[in-house]
Amino acid sequence: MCEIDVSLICKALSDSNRLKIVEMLSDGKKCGCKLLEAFNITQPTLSHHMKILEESGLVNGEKQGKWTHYSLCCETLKEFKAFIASLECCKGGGCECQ
Amino acid sequence: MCEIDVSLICKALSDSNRLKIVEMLSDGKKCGCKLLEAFNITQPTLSHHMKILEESGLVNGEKQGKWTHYSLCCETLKEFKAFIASLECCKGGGCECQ
DNA sequence: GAAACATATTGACAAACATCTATGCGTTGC
DNA sequence: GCAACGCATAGATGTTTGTCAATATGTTTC
Repeated sequence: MCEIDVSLICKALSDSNRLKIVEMLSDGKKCGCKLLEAFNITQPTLSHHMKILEESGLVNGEKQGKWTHYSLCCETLKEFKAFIASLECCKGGGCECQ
Repeated sequence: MCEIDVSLICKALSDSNRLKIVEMLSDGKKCGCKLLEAFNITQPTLSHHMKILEESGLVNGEKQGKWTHYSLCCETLKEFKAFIASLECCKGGGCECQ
């Protein structure tokens, strides 16, 4: 089981650079240097962002020699998706959306 | 159309008080004073949080006499849900989830 | 082992943030 | 009209955050 912290995940996604990183990882596993190319930030800054993403549980980093390959964590993502999907707007009526 | 800013919405949800507010609103429209009862914060602090939630587009506030009734914005929520749901972890393989 | 490379850590700093107290403003009810 | 109520605004303050330069650590290759 995974015990996600939704507000911590949202905090991780609240920075536009980190959100873009997650979108890139959604397209497939990537190493740090590949990610770095896509941004106008220094390597330590990227490293800082990756740490925050990992601490939220949303991203996994696995070391392979020189490289670290980052990917989205299935378990966390699944539970996070479920939480967001569970939010409703129409409960209790007074809502124009069908 | 609604043009959501995902990172802004995530920032709004990155505070645990605001996340709880959204969960409460998911259960139905509520006025500010009702929300205030559920927290250990002052009224100006709640007002500050509601402003951030409204500015993210996730929450609508409608004034009715003395009260302001808050509810989740269907349009924004719908698009936000769609974005989160679109994230994938298994693309490109190397993933143990199913 | 030395050089090159990928990543992490440290320390610093300005900007943003969560919170409070004090106060203002519109609405309701006597 | 006046008091009570619901909410917003202003200003202050301590904390957190995003970023950088400098440096360290570990790996690969010659």
